[in-house]
Amino acid sequence: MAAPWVLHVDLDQFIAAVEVLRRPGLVGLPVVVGGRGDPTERGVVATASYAAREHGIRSGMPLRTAVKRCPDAVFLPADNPAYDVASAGVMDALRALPGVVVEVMGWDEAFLGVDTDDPEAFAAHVQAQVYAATSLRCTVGIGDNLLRAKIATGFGKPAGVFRLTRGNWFAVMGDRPTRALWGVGVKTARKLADRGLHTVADLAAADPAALAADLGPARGPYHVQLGRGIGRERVDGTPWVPRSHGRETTFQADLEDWADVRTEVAGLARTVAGELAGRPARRVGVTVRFVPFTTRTRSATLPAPTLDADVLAAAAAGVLDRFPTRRAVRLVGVRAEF
DNA sequence: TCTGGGGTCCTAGGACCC
DNA sequence: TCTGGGGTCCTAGGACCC
Repeated sequence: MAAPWVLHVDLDQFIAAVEVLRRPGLVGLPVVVGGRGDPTERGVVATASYAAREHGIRSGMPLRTAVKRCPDAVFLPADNPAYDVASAGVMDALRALPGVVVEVMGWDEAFLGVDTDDPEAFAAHVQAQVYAATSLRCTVGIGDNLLRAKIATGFGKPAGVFRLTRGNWFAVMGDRPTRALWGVGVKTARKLADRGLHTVADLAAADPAALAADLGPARGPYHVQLGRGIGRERVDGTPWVPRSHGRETTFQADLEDWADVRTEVAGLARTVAGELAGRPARRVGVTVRFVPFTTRTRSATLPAPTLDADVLAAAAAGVLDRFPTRRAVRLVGVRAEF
């Protein structure tokens, strides 16, 4: 009788791989995708090819830093519609697999729920089918829950397969820093370290009630579970219902004049209104990033849910008026909540 | 290293009501 | 006059992820 497994499928250097597919001359070269493709502009790296990573280029790094590390890299603008198409091809290939439940996690990753006696063989089949359909390589993590499958993927990169279960959790993860866990970022890792909790094994042995005082009533105990490798076991294939939709813009030159900030917010609100896709906005939020990098948000519940661009723009303008400062601005954003 | 853009969920305090 | 406890909504911010 086949056992239930969770597989985490993660495309290798997805965005760079999509770009290389349509420009075969770039195979093996350092390729950096991000922003408008101009490394003298404000922008960050979305994905770097493995050749670019050898020069120390990483996702999230400013393009201006990336070009210093590798002046010869090929810089390309992000082409989101192309990645949407490529991603849809991958997800279709996954859904075509027999007997699987697919939970999409983003452009380049998904969880699969499958009953099988040989998860490694199934993983190899997944890789072959994805490659046949899209010419893209992926890594597959195998786990007895989503958390372990997700973390397993990191050990299988690139193009490999790795299995992580309750059986080998502490052997593989116990001595690693808490930061290695999916859901522990720099801030939380620092807080945990302040409590003397440095490794995954430390966290697993911590007192949930004590951590609740530090991290919050839900987060504290949840993080102890993370340390133990415990997480959701059932892959959920129900279609995702978006909670919000927004747009934001970083300006190449800071906006000094508040009238320009107003104009930009109104324009973004209209753009967002045009992308509501029939889901009325119940709340609207405005983000302002002041120079040098201080970010503030304000939001308001609308008198009535709306799809109307004029109404949303007026509401966003009203929210913007509540910002107390009028310093130079480097980014504004507008978000609608449903 | 002068730090994008798209999201999600949690937390905490205050308002307000019963 | 002084005072309770619970529930829910709103809002700002924090943290994290891809």
